[in-house]
Amino acid sequence: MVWEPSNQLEAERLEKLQHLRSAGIDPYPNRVKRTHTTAEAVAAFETVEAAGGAVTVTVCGRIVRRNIKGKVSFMHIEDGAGRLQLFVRVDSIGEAMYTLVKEKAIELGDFVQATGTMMRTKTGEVSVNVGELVVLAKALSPLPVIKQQTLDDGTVKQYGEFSDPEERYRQRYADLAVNPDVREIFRIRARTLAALRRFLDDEGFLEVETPILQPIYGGAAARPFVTHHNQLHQDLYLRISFELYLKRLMVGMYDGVYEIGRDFRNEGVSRKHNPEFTQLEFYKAYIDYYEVMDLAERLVSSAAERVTGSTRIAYQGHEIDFAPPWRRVTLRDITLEHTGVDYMAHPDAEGLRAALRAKGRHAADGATWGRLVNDMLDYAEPHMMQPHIVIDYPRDISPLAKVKPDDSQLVERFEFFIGGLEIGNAFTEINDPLDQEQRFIDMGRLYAAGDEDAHPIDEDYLRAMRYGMPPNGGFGMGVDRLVMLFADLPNIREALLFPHLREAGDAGE
RNA sequence: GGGCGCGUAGCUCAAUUGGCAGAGCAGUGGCCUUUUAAGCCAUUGGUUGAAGGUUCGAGUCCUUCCGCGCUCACCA
Repeated sequence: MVWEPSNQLEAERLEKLQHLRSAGIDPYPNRVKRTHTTAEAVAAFETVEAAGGAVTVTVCGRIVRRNIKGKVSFMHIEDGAGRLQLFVRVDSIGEAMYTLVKEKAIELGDFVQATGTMMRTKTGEVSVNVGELVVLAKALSPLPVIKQQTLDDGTVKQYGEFSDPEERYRQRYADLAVNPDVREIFRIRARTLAALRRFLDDEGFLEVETPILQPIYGGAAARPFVTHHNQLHQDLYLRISFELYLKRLMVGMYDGVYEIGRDFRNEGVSRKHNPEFTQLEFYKAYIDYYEVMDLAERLVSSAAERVTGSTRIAYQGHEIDFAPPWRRVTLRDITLEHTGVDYMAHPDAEGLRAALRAKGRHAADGATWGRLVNDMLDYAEPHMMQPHIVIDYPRDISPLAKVKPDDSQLVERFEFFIGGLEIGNAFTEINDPLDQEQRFIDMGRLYAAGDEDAHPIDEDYLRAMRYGMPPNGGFGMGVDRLVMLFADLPNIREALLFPHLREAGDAGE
C-alpha cells in the first residue's frame, strides 16, 4: 500500500474498498455499458410515457445524494448531462447488493452504473428502477457534501458549500466536481474562444501559431521568464507577446493573421494578472487603427452575443452594453476628467509630476513623462464600466505604434476598457524599418536612464521589415478578462482552470 | 516587496476578559419498502497552519515562518 489514509473518513472508505473486493466486486472495472446519459434517459422515458411504453436504460454517474432506508433506497447520480434518481429496492437488486448499498460500501462520490426500467416515483420524479447496480469507481477521499432544497417558488436553496478559494484553486477537480456553477464558467470560456475564432475566421483571418520559446522577447513591456535549452546551450524566453512574430507574417504576404495562445509575464500577481494568460492578437494589412477600432467593437460585441445571448450583460452589479459604437475619448480627455490634470499643459516629466502631486495624485519618482501619463489612466480605469476606446498615447511608451501625422509626440494607438478592466490594446503598426530601429534605440536609452536592463533589439524583426511590410493595424486582447466579463467574475483566477498559486507550504523551518 | 485581514474536525462555521475545543452536514451503529436538506435514537472524529515565547493556564497575547484574501507598489 502506497497511499495512507490521512483521516478517519478516508480510512473507512479504504476499508469499504477492501470489503467490495472481498465480496468479489471489482471497484475499478475496465468495461462500461452505458446506453443513455442521464438527460437522454429522462427524455426517452418522457416520449413514451403517455403511451405506456417502457424504456430500459443503463446510465452511469457519480453518486451525489443518497437516502438509504431499510429495504428501499434512493440515490441521485450525476453525469455531464445532469442528475437522475435511482430507485433501488432490495427485491430488485438482491439481498447481497442491497446490503452493500445499505452498509455504504457504495456511497457518495462513487461512480456507478445502473441498469433498469424508467419509472416515476410516487412523488412524480422520473427515476431508474434499478435491477442491476455496478461499481465503476470507488472514491477514497470524501468530496464536500452539498445539499440542495427546491423551494415552493422553484428556487434552489443550498446547504453546505465548498468555498475556500485556496482549496478550490488547489483542488480545482474537487471544486468542479461539487460546484456546477464553476463548471459553467469554463463552458462560457470555451464558447468565448469559439466565438472569437469564428468571427476572425469569417473575416478572412488566418489562424497561426508562433514560437512560445523565443531567443529574444518583445512586443510588450514586461519582464520575461527565462529558460534554457540544454543541448543547444541557449537561453530562451517564454514569450511576453506574439506581436513581432505575427508582423513578420505581414511581410510574408498574409493579409490577416491571428493567434490565440498563452503569454507569460514575470510580474506581480493580482486580481487582474496571472503569470500566464491567454491573449488574442490579430494583424490586418491595409488598415489603420480607426478600422481596428471598428473590428474590435464588432469582435467583442459579436462574442458577447454568441456567448451570453445578448450584447447587454450584468457585470458585478453593473449593466454593460457591448453594442457599437463605443465611447471614443482621447487619453488626454479621459485622464483630465479623472485627475484634473491636463498633461498637455505639462510637457515634461518634472512639471507633470509636480502638477499631479499638487492634485494629490500619485506620481512615481524617476518615471518618464510618458510613463506618468500612462499612470494617470489608473484613475480613469475603474470608472470605465461601459466600453471605452481611449485613443492617442504618448510616443515614448509606444515603440511599435506609428506617430500621428499632426503630432509627433503622440501615436496612433488605442486601448479599450470594459467593466473597469483594460481589455485590449491596438495601433497603427510601424512599417518604416528605419523609424522602427530608431524607436527601439530610443527605448533602450530610456531603459538605461531608468536603470533598467536595456530591452533587447530584435534585429531579425527589423530585417523582415526592411523587405517591405504593408501598412497594417494590430490588436491584442486579454481573453481571460473578457471571460471575466461574460461570466461575471470579480477575479481572473476564477476564469482560469488552474490559476497560479504559491507552492503549498507547510511550516517554516 | 509594503500595509491590513484571515488560517479551528472531511466541508461550512462557533468558542465571552486568557479558563474543560463545540455545532450543522458528512462519517459510524441502530430503526425504516416511494425518499428528495428524508426522519428518529445513539455515536466517532482535533498537532486550533508551523516553530518559538509570555503565563498557574494560550484557539485567544507576543515573535518568526508558511499559505490565502484585500490593497498598494512593480508591470516600454
